[in-house]
Amino acid sequence: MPELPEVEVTRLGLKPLLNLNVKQVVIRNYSLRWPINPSLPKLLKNQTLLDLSRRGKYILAKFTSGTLIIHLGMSGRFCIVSPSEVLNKHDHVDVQFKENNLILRYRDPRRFGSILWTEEDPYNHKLIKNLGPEPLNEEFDAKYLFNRLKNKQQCIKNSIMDSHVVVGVGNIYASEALHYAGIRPNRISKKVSMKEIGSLVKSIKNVINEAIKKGGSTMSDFFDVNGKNGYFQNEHKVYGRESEPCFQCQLPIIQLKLGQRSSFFCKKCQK
DNA sequence: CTGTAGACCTGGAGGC
DNA sequence: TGCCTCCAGGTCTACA
Repeated sequence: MPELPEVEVTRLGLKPLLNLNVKQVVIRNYSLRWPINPSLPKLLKNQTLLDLSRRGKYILAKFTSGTLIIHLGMSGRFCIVSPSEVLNKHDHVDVQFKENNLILRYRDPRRFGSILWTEEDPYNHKLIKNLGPEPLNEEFDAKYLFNRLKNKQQCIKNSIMDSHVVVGVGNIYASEALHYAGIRPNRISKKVSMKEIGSLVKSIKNVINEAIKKGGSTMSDFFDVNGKNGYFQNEHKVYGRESEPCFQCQLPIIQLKLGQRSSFFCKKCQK
């Protein structure tokens, strides 16, 4: 489900919970990508939610004595609900707050997501510390990406989806950014010119910024914490549009598999 | 070191 | 209806 824009939309939606205190935590299923710490209900009780930040596709929820490192995987989502809300089969975790009795509810049918507790600096956590730069930061520029890719034999789409190269670019936005930049997804990374890399960096920043503004992409099951869907799927130029006409040149969009993932491009507009 | 297939899961869509 | 196959927003781990 979620690439960087969807995670950011989720994070922003959780902000009303800042500075509230945890009344109780209920865990119905501990087996996510990694098992949830069995002591989490005890650990979180009475703690205050002090900060919500994001690193790549991870949400970092800082509490009084530690941090939850949260990843939504493919199908994870949060919603803020009242105690009377009917439970879904895949509602695995509830965090209820004292001040308003509202529940932060985590649902994840495929359970590829994770909710990890750490009392150390989360930026030193093994899942976080080796991540590449944020795509919206200045340090992610043409020079950086060109240097990073100049010896890479793998195709450009797989390279920009590698979180050690740059975080947050998933399968949708990789295809979209490459289309805007006019680069075919199966080009060998080291053969992409400096000029093209410059255009790609701009495209990645633009597509991610625009997607955040539109509330993310709702393919089937992404909704923000209030249950509202995103609109960016309506702006997709190539993703999911196999054999439909390219908006630029009318030729049918081509689909191919790269690294076991579907990729979409226009053979006329992308070289 | 680099690159790729497999693994982890459930549910929805489409074919028969 | 039911059963089967394929596909889906991610990414760690093992292996060549």
